[in-house]
Amino acid sequence: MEKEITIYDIAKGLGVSPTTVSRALNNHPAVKEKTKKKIFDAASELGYQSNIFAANLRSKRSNNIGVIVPSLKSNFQASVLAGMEKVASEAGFNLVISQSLESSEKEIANTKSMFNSRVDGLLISLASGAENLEHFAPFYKRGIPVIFYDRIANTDISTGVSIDNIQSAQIATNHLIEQGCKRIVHVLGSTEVSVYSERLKGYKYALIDKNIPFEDNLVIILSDINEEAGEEIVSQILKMNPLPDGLFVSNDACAASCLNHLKMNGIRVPQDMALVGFNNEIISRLVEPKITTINYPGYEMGEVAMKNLINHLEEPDTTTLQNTNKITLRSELIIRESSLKKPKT
Amino acid sequence: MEKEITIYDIAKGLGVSPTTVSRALNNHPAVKEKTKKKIFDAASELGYQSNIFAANLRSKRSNNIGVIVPSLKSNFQASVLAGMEKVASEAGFNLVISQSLESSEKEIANTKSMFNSRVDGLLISLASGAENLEHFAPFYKRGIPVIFYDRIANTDISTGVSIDNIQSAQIATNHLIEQGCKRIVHVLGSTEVSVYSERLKGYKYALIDKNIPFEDNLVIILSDINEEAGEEIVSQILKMNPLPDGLFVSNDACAASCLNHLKMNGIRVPQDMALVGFNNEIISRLVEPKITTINYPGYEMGEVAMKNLINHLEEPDTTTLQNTNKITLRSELIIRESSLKKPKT
DNA sequence: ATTAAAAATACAACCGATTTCATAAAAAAG
DNA sequence: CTTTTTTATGAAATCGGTTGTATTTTTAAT
Repeated sequence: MEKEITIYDIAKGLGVSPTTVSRALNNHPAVKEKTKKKIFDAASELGYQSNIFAANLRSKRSNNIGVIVPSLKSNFQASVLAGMEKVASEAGFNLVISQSLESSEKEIANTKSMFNSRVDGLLISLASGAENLEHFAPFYKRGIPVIFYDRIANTDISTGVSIDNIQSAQIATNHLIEQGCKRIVHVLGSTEVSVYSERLKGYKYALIDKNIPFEDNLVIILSDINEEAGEEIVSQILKMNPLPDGLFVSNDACAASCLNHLKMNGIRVPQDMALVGFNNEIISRLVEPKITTINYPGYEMGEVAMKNLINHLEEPDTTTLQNTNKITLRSELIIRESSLKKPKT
Repeated sequence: MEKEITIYDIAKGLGVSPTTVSRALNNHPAVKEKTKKKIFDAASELGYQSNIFAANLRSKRSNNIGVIVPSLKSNFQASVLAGMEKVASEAGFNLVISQSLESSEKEIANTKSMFNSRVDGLLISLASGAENLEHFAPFYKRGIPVIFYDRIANTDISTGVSIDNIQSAQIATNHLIEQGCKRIVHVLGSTEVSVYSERLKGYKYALIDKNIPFEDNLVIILSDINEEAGEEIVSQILKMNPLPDGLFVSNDACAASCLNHLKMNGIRVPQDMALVGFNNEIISRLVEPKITTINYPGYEMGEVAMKNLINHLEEPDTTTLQNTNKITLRSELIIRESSLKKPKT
C-alpha cells in the first residue's frame, strides 16, 4: 500500500500553497502560466491522481448520470444507450446504468440507489405498471433533473423524449387498411406502458377514420411481446373466425416470430395476411418477406435526451428543461413486402 | 436550496455524538438497540440522506464497477451487461458503463476515466487493435481487480472469462465437413480481436484434421461483420471459382445477411452452400432456413465475470483471482437447417 | 517616485462521514 | 460494597480537494 500523492505533497515540494496547486490543476485563470507548468510537471512526475471523492464532497457533484432501462436485453435500449454514452462521454460524464426488469419495485429501488449515489441527473424509461411516480420526488425536491425517454410519464412536471406513438400506429394501421385489410389484429404489450397504450389509441383512431368497427377481440395484449410469444399469438389468431387479414405487431422480433408461425400454418404473408411490425430492427430486413415497420430512432433518442440533460446541468439558469414538457422525434413507416397486398403505387 | 441534513444535525437533536449516529446508521453492534431505534427514527423524520461522497472519501471505495464494452449496439454485449447488472445490483454495486467503439485510443481514454473515477473493479472486453495493455498498469499497481471477458488479453497477469473459441470454430467447421463440404469459406472480423483469431485457428485445425488444404483466399476478413457486410461478402464468394460449398460466418446477423444475398443470387442454402453462424442470436432462428450456429452464453458470461470480480472485492485475502487465469464457459453447436446437406442422423 | 489598480498567491474554514483511542456507564464477579 | 470486566458512547483527528477572503506581489497610472 503506497501512500497516495495529494496536492499537499505537490505544494510542499514546490513551496506553494495547496490552493494554488488545486487551482492550477483545474486550469483556473488566476494562476500564472509559469506556475501552472511547474505544478503540472511536478504532478505528473509524482504520479499524482486527483481524489475525486474529495472533489465530489466539496463540489457536491458526482459527474455521473444515471440511466434506468426496463431491460438491457433489448435492441432498442442498446441503441439508446449507445447514443447516450456517446454524448455523455464527450461531455465528460460517466453513465451509471441499471435495469428495472419491468418491475415497479425494482424501479423504485434503482431510483433510490441512483439518488443515494448522487447522480447529477437521471434518464429513465419507465417500467410497466409504474403509475405511481412518487419515487422521483426526492430528485425534484433537490433540483436534480429527471428526463423520461421512450416510455414517458404523463405528468406535467416531467420532461420526456419520445416519438409520436399515436401517430405512428395510426399510420401503420392506415397503411394496412389501404392495402385492403378489413380485420386487423393488433398485438401489443401491457397498456400500463405509455408506448403501448398510445399505439393502441392510434390503431383505434385509424379504424374510426375509415369507419371500421373496433373489435375488442382483435387486440392481443401480452405482458412480454417477444420471440417466444409468436406461437401463442398465431394460435390465437388461427382460432378467430373469420380469419383476420391484417396484423400489426408492436415489435419486430415478435412480428418476425409471428411471420414464422403463420408460414408454418400455411398462411401466406402478405396475400392472406398483411403484416406490419415496429422498431425497424435488423430482423425486419432479413426475414422473408421483409417486414414493413416503423423506423424508431433509438440512437437519436439517446443523444437528444442526454444532450438536453447535460445542457440543463451546464446552464441551470436557463429554464429550458422546466418549460420543455415533451420532445417528439420523427418516426416513419418503412414499407416492405410483408404488407403489400396491392402493387406499390 | 435547503441545507442538507447531516449526522451532526441528528446528533445535536438527540444529544448524542456524531460517532454514535454514524455507528447506528451502519448497524454497528456496539450501539444499544434502543439508541439505534431513536437514531433511525430521527433520521427518517428529518429526511436524512447519507452523503456518499464523504463516505467514499473516508472508506476509499466507490461501490462502482466499471465496464468497458467495444460497442453497446450489440446483442451479445447487451446480454452480457444484463447478466452483470443483475449480479452487481444484488450485491449493492453500481455499474458504470462506457464503450470503446473499437478504438484503441478511446479504450485508453475510457480506462483512464474509470481509474480517475475510482471504480472498485473493472470488467472489459477489449477493442480491436489493443495489443498494448499498459493502460491497465495503474489498476494493477493499486490492486484494483481487472477482469477481461469475451475478448480477452493473452497475458499472464490478467484473468479472463470466455468460451473456447478455437474449439467452437473447430466443431462448427467440422460439422460442415461432415455434411460434405469441401471448400469452406470463413468470414471473420479483425484478427486483432482474440475471438476472431482463435476461431480462425479452430477453422484451420478442423481442415487439417480432415486433410483439407487450407486456402488463404477462402478466408474473408472484414473490420466489421454486420448486416451491411453481407452483400460484399456474397459478391466476393460469387467470384470464387469453383464456388465454395460451405460458409462459416463468425456472427449471426452477418450470416443472416449473407443468407439473404445468397438466396437473391439463386444460391440455395444448404443444398448449394451450407451455412453456419455464431452467437445463437434470435435472428438465426427466424430466417429461412434457420441457421446452424454456436450458442454463446452472453448472459452467463456477464454473471460469471461479475461474480468473480465481486467475490474478489469482498474477500481480498483469498488469492482466487490472482491465480485464476482463465474461466471457460460451455458453448455448443446448435444444428439447424442451414447446414444440413445430409439428413440428420 | 508614489499611489492606485490588477494579478497572483496564501490562509483557513469547510464538505460530512469514519475510525482510533479514550472514557463513562452498566453488568458481573468477588 | 468494591473491584473487574464488559458494553456503550464520545472527542478529535482524518480523508483530500475547494473556495471565500485576505494578503502579497506585480503592473499601470499619475
